[in-house]
Amino acid sequence: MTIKELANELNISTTTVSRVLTGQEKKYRISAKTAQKVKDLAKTHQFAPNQIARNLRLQKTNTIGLIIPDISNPFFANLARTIEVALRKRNKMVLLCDTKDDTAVEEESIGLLLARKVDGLLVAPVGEKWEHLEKSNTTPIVLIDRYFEDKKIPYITTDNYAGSYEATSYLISKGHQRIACVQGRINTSANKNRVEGFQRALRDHQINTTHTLVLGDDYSVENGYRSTKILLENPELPTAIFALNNQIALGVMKAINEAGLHIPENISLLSFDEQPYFELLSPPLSAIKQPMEGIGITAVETLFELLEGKRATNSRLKPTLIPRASVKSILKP
Amino acid sequence: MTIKELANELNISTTTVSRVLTGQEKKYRISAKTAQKVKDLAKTHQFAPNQIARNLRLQKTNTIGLIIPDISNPFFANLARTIEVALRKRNKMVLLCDTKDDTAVEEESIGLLLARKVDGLLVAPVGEKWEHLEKSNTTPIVLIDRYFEDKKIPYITTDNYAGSYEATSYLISKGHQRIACVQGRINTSANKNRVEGFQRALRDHQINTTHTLVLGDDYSVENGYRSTKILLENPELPTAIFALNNQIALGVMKAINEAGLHIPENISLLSFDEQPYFELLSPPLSAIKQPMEGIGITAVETLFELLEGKRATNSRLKPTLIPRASVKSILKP
DNA sequence: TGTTATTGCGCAATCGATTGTGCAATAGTA
DNA sequence: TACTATTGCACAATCGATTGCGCAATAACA
Repeated sequence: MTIKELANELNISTTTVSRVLTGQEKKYRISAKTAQKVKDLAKTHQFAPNQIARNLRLQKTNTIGLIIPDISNPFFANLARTIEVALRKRNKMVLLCDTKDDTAVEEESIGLLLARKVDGLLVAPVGEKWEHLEKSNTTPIVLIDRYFEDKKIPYITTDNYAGSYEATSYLISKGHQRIACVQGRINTSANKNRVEGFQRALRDHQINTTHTLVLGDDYSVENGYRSTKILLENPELPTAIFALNNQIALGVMKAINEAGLHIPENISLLSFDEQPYFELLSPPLSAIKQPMEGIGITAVETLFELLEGKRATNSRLKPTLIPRASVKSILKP
Repeated sequence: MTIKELANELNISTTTVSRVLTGQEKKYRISAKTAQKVKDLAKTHQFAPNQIARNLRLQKTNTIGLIIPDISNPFFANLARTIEVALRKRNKMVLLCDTKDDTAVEEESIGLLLARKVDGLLVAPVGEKWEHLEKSNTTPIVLIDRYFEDKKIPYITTDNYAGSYEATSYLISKGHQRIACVQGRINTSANKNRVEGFQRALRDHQINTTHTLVLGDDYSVENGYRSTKILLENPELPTAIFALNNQIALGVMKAINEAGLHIPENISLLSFDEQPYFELLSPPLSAIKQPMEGIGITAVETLFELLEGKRATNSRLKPTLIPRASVKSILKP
């Protein structure tokens, strides 16, 4: 069904049909009678105008590309949901791409989305390259979770540095000095900032960093597991481990359990990136909670400012610490 | 940049440019020399043809609509990932809709996606209405996770009945007779089948079902929590609880913990829908593991069969039981 | 009645790519 | 040389909706 067929059935022109259906009857002085006829017929046929034709003519698709490294990571799944809901309110739909944390896939995805003429892009980049992100001269883009230093691509992220600093200070306040940090993807801004916050807190508290390893290279359970195995081979165990995301934390727990050690008796554990089940783990897992709703909503708002031709402002939203039993005080009384 | 501009720059027609760029040079006898010129210029301009125009002309969008009740539920997030990857391999992109388990949103989403002329639909329906799903006369549709009895809309799902039967039989084999079942959304096929499996297993083992409550009404943490609170008010506690999805299970655990009770000493717990962190919970949570990759991949394959004009076959994939410490044997020695 | 204003709607171009058909120019053959 | 076959490419219509402009028909007014 097309407006042409509707028009034929009513013996009027497609022009008139189009104008009625787009609510421009007043502007173009379509008589109330004609307008009603059109609306009625459209309703009985359950007619919806072909958006492809519309998009072509209007040079606008009402579609946003959402690029995410791993939608099965609950952090991104939550983010995706917030974003989808926020965009739906504004009459935009979401074209979803999962890059599997692979820069090549990300690059390809950008190309595909631009060819489809999305109105804007929301990207949680893998983090290693940015050139392809600047291909979108005319298409506004907002980065989420990760960003690029010295590049002027706007971004919305957790204040990873602050969160990490707070987490580390908390561990130190509980008497921990030999703290190991299992990091995520190394060249990622989020990871860099978390590591910086970690190291800065150590220095600010005059901790000798000889024993404070940073190891790992990936936001995965496997990395948490593998890295912890390495840590546990060392005769001198760390008293606490700081896992830089929720998946790493799971791997760390698994490795500790398998080694027959206990959290927090043998090793304390704290994770960046709170999840609902953390309080039910054995033991309940202390975490830094990211303001996920805030990130999603702010990202959408920022994108819309760009779409309206305004300037975008970057945001770093503050996370909060949720202390739980997985961190034990080892202060001597 | 358009093929027209490319054509002008080379002083040839858009026809020729189009034919070269779509790889039809041979078919239409474009000389190797001309073809090369076109390819070179396209490369230097990083030209990619406008897909909107292409879609309109070809009456095909290479886009699949994916409708999901809750992308923040890890079950669906995982499914979405599998599906995205499988579709990408076949040169399709994904338009994502999160219905928030709301039939009205689902209905709206179907309309939006059809107006955008998606080539096909993959839908995990809320489950209460199906009429809107049949609007897609010409657009093939495959249901995932949930389906409609007596309707001929093809579906791919876990064999929920079998999984539930196995889970319940396992509990019974451990001596449990007073088993409570906290269910999800009542009118959902998945839920119905799980409850049927549960009740059938009880009957087959001649369990007096007077004490085997089925309560709850929603796939949410809150429902698990609330329903368990109700259960715990009763002086005669169940010896085991069967939670019908991962979110419900979390709520159940939380309520049990808050009541000062212990799993499995006071109550055993088993969950439908395994998650990676289940083995790290306190205690490790027994679960029925759904074949998620299988569901996603089969759904995509089935959709493609429909796209190729073939008949679709429904699938019910077998889940597996993963026994863990959360279920205790209460058999008298 | 003659003139101007207003009402109601349609013509045809446009968005960018694809494609059936056809027409020169060149090559091949007798 | 005359005629046919082949090569190489372009014309123009098409997909479905939108919109600037214009033209009748009717209304309003003098």
